[in-house]
Amino acid sequence: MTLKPKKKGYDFTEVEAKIKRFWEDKKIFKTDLTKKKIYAVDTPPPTVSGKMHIGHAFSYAQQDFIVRFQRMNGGVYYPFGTDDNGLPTERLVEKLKKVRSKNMSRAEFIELCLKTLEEIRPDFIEDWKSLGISADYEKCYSTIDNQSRKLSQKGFLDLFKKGEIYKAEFPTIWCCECQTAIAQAELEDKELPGKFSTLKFKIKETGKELLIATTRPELLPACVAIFVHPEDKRFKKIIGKTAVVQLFNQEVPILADESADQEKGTGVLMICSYGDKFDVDAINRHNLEPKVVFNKDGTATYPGYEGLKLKAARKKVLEELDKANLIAEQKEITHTVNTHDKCGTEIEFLPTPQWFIRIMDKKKKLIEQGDKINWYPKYMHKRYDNWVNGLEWDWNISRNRHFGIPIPVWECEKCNEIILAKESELPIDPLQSKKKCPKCGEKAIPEEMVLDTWATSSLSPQIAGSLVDDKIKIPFSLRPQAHDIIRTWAFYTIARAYMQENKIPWKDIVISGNVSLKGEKMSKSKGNIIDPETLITNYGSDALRFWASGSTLGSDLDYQEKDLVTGKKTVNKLWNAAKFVFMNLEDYDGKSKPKKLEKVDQEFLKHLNYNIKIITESFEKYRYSVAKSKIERFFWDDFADNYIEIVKKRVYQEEGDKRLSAQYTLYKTILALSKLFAPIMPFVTEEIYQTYFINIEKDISIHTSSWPKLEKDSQPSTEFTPFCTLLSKVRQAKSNAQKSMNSEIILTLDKKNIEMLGEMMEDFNSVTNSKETKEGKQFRVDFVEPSKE
RNA sequence: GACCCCAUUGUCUAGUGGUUAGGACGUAUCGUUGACUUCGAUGAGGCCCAAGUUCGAUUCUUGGUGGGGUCACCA
Repeated sequence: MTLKPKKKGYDFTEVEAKIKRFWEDKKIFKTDLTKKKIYAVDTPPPTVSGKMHIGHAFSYAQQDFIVRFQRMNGGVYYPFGTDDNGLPTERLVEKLKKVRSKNMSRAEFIELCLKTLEEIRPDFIEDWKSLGISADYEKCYSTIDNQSRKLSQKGFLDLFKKGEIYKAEFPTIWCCECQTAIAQAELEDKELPGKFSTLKFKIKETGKELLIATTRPELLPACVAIFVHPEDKRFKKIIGKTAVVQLFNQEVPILADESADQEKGTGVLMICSYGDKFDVDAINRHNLEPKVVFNKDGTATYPGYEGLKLKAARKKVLEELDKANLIAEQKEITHTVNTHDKCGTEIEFLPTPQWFIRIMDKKKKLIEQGDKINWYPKYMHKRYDNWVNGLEWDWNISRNRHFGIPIPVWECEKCNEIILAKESELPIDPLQSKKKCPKCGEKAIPEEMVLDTWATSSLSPQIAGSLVDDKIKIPFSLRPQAHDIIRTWAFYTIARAYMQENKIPWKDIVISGNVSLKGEKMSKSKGNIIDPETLITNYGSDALRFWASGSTLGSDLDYQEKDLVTGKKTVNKLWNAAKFVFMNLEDYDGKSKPKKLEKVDQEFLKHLNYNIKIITESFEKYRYSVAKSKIERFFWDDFADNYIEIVKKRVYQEEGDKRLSAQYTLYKTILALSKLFAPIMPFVTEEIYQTYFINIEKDISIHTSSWPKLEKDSQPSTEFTPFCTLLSKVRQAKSNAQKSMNSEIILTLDKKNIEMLGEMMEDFNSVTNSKETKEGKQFRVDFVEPSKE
């Protein structure tokens, strides 16, 4: 018994590790701003926490296809950043360092964050490097580092000076759990069960009963008015009278207001401070005196209920109402409520002093700015417009939290003058620095609030540009991002660029989709998470990227393991094809051209050229999935299964120009193919380049080499496809006869086909192993009987 | 309730005003040729429904149905 020698195939684990090191050692992706055309990318900064997830892998791979393509067509600026000034970072650092941010000064905690980030970032970024994300990791920012704090604070001061930022106290969206104000964009719908109770009120003047339905009975003591519709016949006569909130013995006016819907509930609406944003509006319109009955932490302040949380108060109020026989009707319902997207807590409206950026007066301009940007896919533009049109509040940028970028102002204790930090002081923490009022000389109180994290990440292009001394300015070429943050990151970035520089932040925006599993969104709570690291270990980064390249722009992709298998096979096939080609090019110098190209070779090169054209156009339009499928088909079908088979024997057996013609074509094609595949499968293509091309081609890496050039004549080949169609007819005949593809035949072709083959007849006979080709009316394959035993 | 997206074989998907509607996995039948069994050949199998525009619709329009998303309502 002989042992089968184990064939050494393509070892992606070994190769990818080696190539990754090569790129780092040789600084292949180092920013080079001397190039004429620089394609600048406003890279999304991920939050440094835990590991890269599959959604990251998916969207960063897609960006990287674009970047690598652009790099081969000019120059790129592809920095990297991390977003670290929000709650997730605060929690992570608290956990890792076993501290409480609130027990430290803000400056100290930021210092600790920076130190901690320094420690964990290299490990975190490693996932991105392993995926082959070709960013310049030396051009790296964190949204909490000095430079970001400086730019963020400077942006604040600039807008303040322009009068676009104001501080005001009025009811704003508040999260009692996080104890901070939040922005409209941070709201999330949630279906929650609730009790829908119809309560008995009394009309003071007549003593009659008045029924009002509510889901928020705990706000009864905050009731400041009752609304009925002016046209409502049932209630016309009580307008102007007084209603009594019986449980709390409180009298409120009954007013006519069109916002009361006659159809809803009992047709009578109670206005509380504050149940929802309509209450806010109603109280303002009627100049009512609000009665706030809850603290910032969501505990009640009214007698008998002090210290009770909202929900407990609601329960107790209902019990008391029941005891007093004041509930007319009650049913269990499910209703949608607004919650805070970070913690899922139902939001409240509380009057607190907050900082706002004026955006409500700029809706039209912001829509116009959006129109100046190219959205890919186009329909994502609509989502932006819808969001802007639906805005109802100015952008609240202050957060009542400890960790974050400080708002760089002080307020005079006496005259309320706002004192701004000087630009030379930035970044600054007002809590660490004493100021006096320049007007009255009194002590100034530092602002304690911090900026919302979006107030900083909305400056990501400017921050990224500052890493190269502002040599790259907005508009950047591209913003790649996911669709769930159009209303935040995309919108805020457009708004800031407009307000601060009257520019658009980028020319193009490319929106990526999500990864789903069996049609469901992946999430930790569902436990259907796929870990990209495992995939890289089992299939390789090239395979993972190959999978990511298969989705249409903007649409979600359902994860299927088989796609990774296909990717892995493609990588292997490409490697083997290159190996095979070069086995036959040992005596070829990479330059020599035959005096005359064989017709098949000529047509095949034409076919290649046409494919390059289509593929290039697809990449330019960010249609990488189209590009991928074209490259794949060209490689697998046209090149591997057809062309190589066609010229095999010519290369083995012929000499001189006939052989040289095939060698020339093979070399040109495999080089072009490697380059075409390079954006999508950067590791195997680099390995091929370093193994076979490095001594002939002059570039140090395939990724810094130039994209395949187009011939002037880029028409599709009219002959190659018919050739292949005929070839497949012969194969079909062989298959039907259950013969091997190598079996000898005698071919009968009609006149048209014989003419079509023309000069290519010899190659056609070679690939079909036809001894003789006759002309006849009908296509026919006869087998030269093999002397089978 | 409003708006947006989607509907293609058993599964995941590409694409198109005229195509034998492409691929992957699965499946059936063969084969193995001096790169590759992570291989090759061949076959079976598909455009949600209805109306309209058109010489011609899977593709465009409208409506329906079903799925996904966003916003709003939430007395």
